[in-house]
Amino acid sequence: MSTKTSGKSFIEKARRAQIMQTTIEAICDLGYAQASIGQIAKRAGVSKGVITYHFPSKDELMQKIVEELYLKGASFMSEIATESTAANMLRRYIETNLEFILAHKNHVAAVAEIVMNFRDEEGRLIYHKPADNSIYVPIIEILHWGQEDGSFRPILPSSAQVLAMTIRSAIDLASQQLVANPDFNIQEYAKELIQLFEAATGKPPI
Amino acid sequence: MSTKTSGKSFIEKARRAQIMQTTIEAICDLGYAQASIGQIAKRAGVSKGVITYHFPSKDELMQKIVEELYLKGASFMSEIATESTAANMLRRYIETNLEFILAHKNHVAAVAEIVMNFRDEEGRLIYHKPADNSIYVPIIEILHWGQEDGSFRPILPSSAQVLAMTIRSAIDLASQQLVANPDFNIQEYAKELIQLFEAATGKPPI
Amino acid sequence: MSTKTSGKSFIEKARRAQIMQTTIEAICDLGYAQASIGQIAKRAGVSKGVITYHFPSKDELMQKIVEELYLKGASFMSEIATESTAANMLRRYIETNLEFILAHKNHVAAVAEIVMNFRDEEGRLIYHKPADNSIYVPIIEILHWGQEDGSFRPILPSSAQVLAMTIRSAIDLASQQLVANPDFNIQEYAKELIQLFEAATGKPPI
Amino acid sequence: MSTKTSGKSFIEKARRAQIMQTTIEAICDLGYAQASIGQIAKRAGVSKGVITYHFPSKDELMQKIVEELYLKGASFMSEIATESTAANMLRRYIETNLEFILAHKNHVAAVAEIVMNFRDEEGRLIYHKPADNSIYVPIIEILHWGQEDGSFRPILPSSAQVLAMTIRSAIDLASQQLVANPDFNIQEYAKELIQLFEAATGKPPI
DNA sequence: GATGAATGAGATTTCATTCAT
DNA sequence: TATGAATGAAATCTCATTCAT
Repeated sequence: MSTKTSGKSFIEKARRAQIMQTTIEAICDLGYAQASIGQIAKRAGVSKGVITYHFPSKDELMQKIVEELYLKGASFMSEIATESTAANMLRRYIETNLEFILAHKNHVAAVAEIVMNFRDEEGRLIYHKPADNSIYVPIIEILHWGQEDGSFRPILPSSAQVLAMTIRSAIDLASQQLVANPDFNIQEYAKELIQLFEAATGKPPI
Repeated sequence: MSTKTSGKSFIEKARRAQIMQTTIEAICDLGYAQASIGQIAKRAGVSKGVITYHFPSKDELMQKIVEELYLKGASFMSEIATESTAANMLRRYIETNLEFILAHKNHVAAVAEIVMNFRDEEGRLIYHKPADNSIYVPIIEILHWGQEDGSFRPILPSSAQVLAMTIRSAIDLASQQLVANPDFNIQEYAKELIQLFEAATGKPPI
Repeated sequence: MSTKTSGKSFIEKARRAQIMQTTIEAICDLGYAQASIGQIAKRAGVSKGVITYHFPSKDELMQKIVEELYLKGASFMSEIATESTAANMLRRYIETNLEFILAHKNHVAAVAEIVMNFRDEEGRLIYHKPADNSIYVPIIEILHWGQEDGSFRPILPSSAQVLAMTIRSAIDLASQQLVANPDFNIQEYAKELIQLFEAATGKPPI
Repeated sequence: MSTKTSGKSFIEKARRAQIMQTTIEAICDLGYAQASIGQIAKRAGVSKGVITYHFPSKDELMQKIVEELYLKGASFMSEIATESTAANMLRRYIETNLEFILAHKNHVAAVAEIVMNFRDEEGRLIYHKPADNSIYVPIIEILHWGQEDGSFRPILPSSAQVLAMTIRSAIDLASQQLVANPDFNIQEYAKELIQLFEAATGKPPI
């Protein structure tokens, strides 16, 4: 019994993982709209029914892909909270984020596609909460800390918000470049980005 | 004669403009995928045939929307080339771009949707040229000029590339914010962005 | 008044003739199904409305094309009834028919297309009367006459019917060959056909 | 296992066969143009999707119908090559062809419709190779053989070509008659045709 | 667990036809 | 007379989903 159950469970998990991986690749290659169940099934070498069997609906498949990246991201990001100064912390934040993007480049790109295209019946974006500032909060906290520990030049709260947005969009750009341009050197990009935002936040030398 | 011609031309142009405008709004509201000919026709209060009559195919309709924004953009941007220093030039570049985004916020947002989703039969993005650096060239030129006129701190070519990418992505972010968040204050955003990149490019005072 | 009327009449006739001619060419090039009003209008360099104006419906346009060929055919064929013997008559019949096909090759081919494809709402062929033997009657009469004047070998009525069908289908084949194959030599074909059916009908020499 | 496989295969094959048969009948009743997927589905008592499921495109469905008739024809025709003289051979050729037409009368008629109407986007007939003489080759060979074995009167090569065309078009006519006219007696027609072409090819008795 | 088969909604597109000008 | 504009029906095709086996 238990063997059977865990056997099923294993197969189940393996199949789900395989389907999700294939879906991610299909989205990267074809975009969200053309990554149909049929395409995914063909690429996975299984019948369409398998997809529906493991994921009651296409929406749920997409949601799981987003969810899984968030889980990966959460554990990856938990490493960051260990630097001694805000300046080091910002550098670490940029580095870690770009490492994560590199480590999961297709998954990240696929989730970006999903987030930008997944809508409900009335056309509203499911994953887009315009008032949601939570993505920027960690950066803003670093910038705030830098005011206290003297790492950074004076930065007003309104400036901190825009700076956070700029940092985040520069990081997200790396994902797009990575999938679109095989020559893109993300390590170099990371180094330059760190320098750039050190210059942007740094105290002018006296 | 000329009245007839211009009259015909006028109706034709007016309808095309109306359809394009409705399409732009439909894309903003519903996203690229759900902005179907049927939806557009319903919103425009006409039959589906009208759309096909004025735009032989959906692809052509989309292309015209992209094209028109480029034309608008070209004339808008031609104003920029008049500043005395690279530092002023960069400020002007950011300001003008954000003004343009504000002035054509739906059009800009719709084109972003199209560019990210318009693919050929094999799934390749039509408007996405990964090796295309042309969008960054104007900024890189400003940064280069700033080396010559002494406006900016020393910036290596590799750094200039990344800086240009960062500036551009920060500008493009404004468009997303604008459509998603009615409270977004783009003037404030512009001011902050200018300050930020002045700090990032500025010579440290001695 | 009368000038005006005859002027209109003339223009009217000219336009109708032009439209019919263009339609005939469109059918030859594209086939019946793809010879749409739009295609015809484009080829004629006029608007679709012109077609509908002169021909209330597409069906009527097609009917007129068929009708006109019948009129042409009737006058062309009236020449035949002048030979002295049935054997000469048969030769004349074949010659004249093939001359007619050559003289109006596109029109004949277009009408063949129409006749084979023009159907009513229930799908019944309009121009196809299965029990209609009238196309074979003239040939049968020649064969019958040949019995009387001793031109031909003895041919039973049932044989005459099949012989007539064979002659007619060989003649009609020429039209298909003519439009499909630019190298087809219809004069040569006529000569051979005449020889062939002389052999088929001829009295064996004693 | 094997049951499962052959079972699946069987359903698939049965459905495809059913759809092809229904399509053949629809084409005979309604003609090529009006034999739409919708009509076929309605006649088969299934949804339109079923057709597309088993035949990815309408073109492919049509091609399969043509192909299948060629396969049937190839095996049917292989029987012919067994007569002792060219004269007997010609008789056999006519008989066998007309038997085949009778045995597959709707299929033959449908393929004739398809061949005459199936065009690519530019309007060119797909199945029409004007220079293709291969349909006439078997007959020409028989006629040539008849020169050697003395079965036939002297027939020049150019005459043989036209004779072959005439024989073939007389045979093909039977198919049209058969579907259009329920009273058409093809056995009688065969007998007459054989007599006719014996007269046309026969050596005059001395 | 897995598959093939089927469905029905919806998308794009073509087209004959109508109508105001 | 002629035209452009508009309509609505129908055609092909795609696709997520359901279901029996």
